[in-house]
Amino acid sequence: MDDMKKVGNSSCNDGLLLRMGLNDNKAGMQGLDKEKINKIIMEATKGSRFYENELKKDQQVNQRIEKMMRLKEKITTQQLLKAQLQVDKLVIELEQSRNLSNTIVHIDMDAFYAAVEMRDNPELKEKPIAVGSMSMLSTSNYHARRFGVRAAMPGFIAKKLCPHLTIVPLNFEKYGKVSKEVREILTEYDPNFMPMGLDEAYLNITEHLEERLNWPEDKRRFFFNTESTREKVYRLTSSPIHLCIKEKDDINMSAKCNEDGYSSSPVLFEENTPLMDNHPEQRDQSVENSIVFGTSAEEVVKEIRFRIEQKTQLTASAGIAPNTMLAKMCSDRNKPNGQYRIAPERQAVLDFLKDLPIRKVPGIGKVTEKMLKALGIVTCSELYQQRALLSLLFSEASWRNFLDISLGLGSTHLEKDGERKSMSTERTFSEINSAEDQYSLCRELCRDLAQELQKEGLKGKTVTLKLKNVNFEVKTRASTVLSSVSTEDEIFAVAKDLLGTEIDSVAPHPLRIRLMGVRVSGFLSEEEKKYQQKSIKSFLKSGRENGFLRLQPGKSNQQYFTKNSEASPRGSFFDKKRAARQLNSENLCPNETVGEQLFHDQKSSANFVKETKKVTDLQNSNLCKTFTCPVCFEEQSSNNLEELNRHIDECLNGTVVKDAMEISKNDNSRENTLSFLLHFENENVDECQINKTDQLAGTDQSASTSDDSASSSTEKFTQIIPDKPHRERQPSNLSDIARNVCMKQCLFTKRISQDKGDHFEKTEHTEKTHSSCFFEAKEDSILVCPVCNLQQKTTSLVSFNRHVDVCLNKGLIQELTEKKDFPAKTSNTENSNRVGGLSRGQQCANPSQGTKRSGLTTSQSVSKKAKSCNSKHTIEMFFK
DNA sequence: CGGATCGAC
DNA sequence: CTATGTCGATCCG
Repeated sequence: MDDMKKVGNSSCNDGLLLRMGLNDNKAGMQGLDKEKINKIIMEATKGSRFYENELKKDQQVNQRIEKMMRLKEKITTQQLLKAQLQVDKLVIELEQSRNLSNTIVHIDMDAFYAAVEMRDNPELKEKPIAVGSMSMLSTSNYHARRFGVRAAMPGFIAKKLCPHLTIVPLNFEKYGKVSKEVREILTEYDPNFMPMGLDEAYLNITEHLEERLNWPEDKRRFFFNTESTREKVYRLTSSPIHLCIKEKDDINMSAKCNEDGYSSSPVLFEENTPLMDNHPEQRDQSVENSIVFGTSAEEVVKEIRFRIEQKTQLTASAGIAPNTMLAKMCSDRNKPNGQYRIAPERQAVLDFLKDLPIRKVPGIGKVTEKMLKALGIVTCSELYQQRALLSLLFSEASWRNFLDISLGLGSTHLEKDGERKSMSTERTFSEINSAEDQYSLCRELCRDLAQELQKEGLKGKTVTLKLKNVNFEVKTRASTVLSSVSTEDEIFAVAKDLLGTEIDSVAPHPLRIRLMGVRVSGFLSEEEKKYQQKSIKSFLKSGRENGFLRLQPGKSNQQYFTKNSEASPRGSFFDKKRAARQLNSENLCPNETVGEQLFHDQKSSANFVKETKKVTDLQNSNLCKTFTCPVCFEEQSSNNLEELNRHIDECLNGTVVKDAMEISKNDNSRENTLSFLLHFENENVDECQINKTDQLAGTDQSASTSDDSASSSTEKFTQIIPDKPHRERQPSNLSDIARNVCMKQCLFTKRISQDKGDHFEKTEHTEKTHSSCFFEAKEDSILVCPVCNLQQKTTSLVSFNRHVDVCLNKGLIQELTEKKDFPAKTSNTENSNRVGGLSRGQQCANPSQGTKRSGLTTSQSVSKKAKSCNSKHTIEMFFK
């Protein structure tokens, strides 16, 4: 979509349009100048709750700026010089990695929704219109824009700016259809093109251009199709306009001169429009009614735009450049109905950027613009000049992004959309303040959301409630549960507690809200889904529906209370929550303290360098290539994950089912776990006692069930202790098994940390939805089984693990998965760290010009790499 | 992990 | 009267 939303800044072309509004002599169509626009907006806005909130937000931004300026004051010349050196090293690397070999196109439909509405209702053609409602506009046509009417503006204010404004309601079905028509064209030029919403798309036409070189003219010939268009074309082609084709700016200007901006496109015609002289049929028609496009990128894009217009009667603007960021900015250059190209040369790129306001850059919004402006940075060249300072003031992700921008680097390939990360629904309404209504609304939202989730077969573990009060203040409250939710009831069970907390928090006043939203995130990844299917469902069908459970070392017993208290009354929810929180914070896990050094080392400054090195080391080592099955303990030749999983599945099928049935036959850990559990049995949430009796509670111990919320925590915990010999029990339900494992693991880690801490390093790893813990033996360790406490003869970790395995009631469900060396959250570096950590940061390989859309931060990319590099013998206890 | 914020369409 | 809805990313605590 056009940059209509970039309101109120110097870059908009109101002035231009105003100067050129020659064609329209109707009264009231002249538009307004910027001053008037601002005045009217201010009058309509001033004093409103909305405005007050805007002021507040503005102040917050100002505070951020002040904070930044204070930080800037403290920077010494020394530091700055050092940073300069570091950054410039990186600049050299980035420069070397510059890739100009791709031809990326950005297509942007002009004022899309408005254009569609005008096309379908000729009465609107000459009028200023906007699409949306009295409370919010999605877009406006170019008439309306001259009055300051823009997207993201409420309709009632637009009406004040432009009393004649016609507001057309949204009709997404229609836009979707048109969008589909356009996409059908685009896909011919790049089957992997990337749509961005209904009206924009990126294409990589590099391959098309190569093929096209060999195409005969006929393949590049297109016909005008409609009667009306043909007339227009005749008119245009016989006018002098199409003769001045070479001066594209003039052409585009004349396009803009046309009030509606939807004239047929004179820019499409080359002065030497080739004709099909020797075509047998309809020769005379061909002369006037067809056009052949050349083989250059410009020609291709003209062809695309021509075809779009012929097919939909709508115009598009386009940008051509060596990467997506530049292409996007190019498409903005000559809109509406124009195109622009940056030649694939370094200098052309830099020239383009030279005086470009940073606000034009995708990703730089109002706030970033203001912050940078405070540093005297307005254009891209200034952005480059201040690179050293920026590296000291902003996060690594930010300043590296700034650097990419100022060098004109961007993604040179179009990445496939990753999997969806969240799904949400929200609604704005006139004030609702009764709790009853709020709950029923909440349920409604959950119902809608559940429906959508089920369409895509998704289940998520985190539910987020969003509230906006009548003062426009937004709050979000999230809760992560241990088993995924997807149904209305499941989601509502979580959301209603969150809502309850908020209602209580303002009691006895009513919660006065104007918006409520519910979001589900934390979906199972594809791999997890596969795992769940293959490894568990296949051989543990006896588990109750949803009886899966996983250990979450980082989670505390809080989970037991909050997550299982869905049906509990409000008051007690609160108490439990508070109690659990304290429990959580005070009951620090001994393992965490043991592993802390290592863990934090990895996380702290300069981690990027270390991790990158580690990754490459691992990649180069042979360790990557061997893999031992955790079930049969045989070395596997393949390190293809799929194959390995298949193998493990087979092994598991053969052995583990049996083992699982024999859980805790000789359970000598019971003694230790009993005292711990008793507290829970009595629901006696006494932190001190728990702390004393089991320091593990906060960490390796965590479980959930999807049992009916009716069953109390007490019941759940009592299940953990087998009250009968296992033989007599029901065919184990998975929850029971896992609880046992849970206990065992507590014991395991506890002893390690208490007695044999030297021999093990425990690394805790959390990657979004996925937690695990694994143990490594240091070389020359004496291995003592943490269960039977006996020293083991072997030094082989594999054998040792086997023993522990047996001790731990044999088997259970273990999976040796790829080792994940790095915690996912590695990126949080303090300012001070950032400055210090810079010392070697720049030596890392530039993670290349990956698509920004991939959304991976540098460190995430690293851990992704690490993930694919399967190495050392580690065991990950991994339960679902 | 949870919460707030930014930015895009 | 009347200031959206949905998503991903990032930063901070």
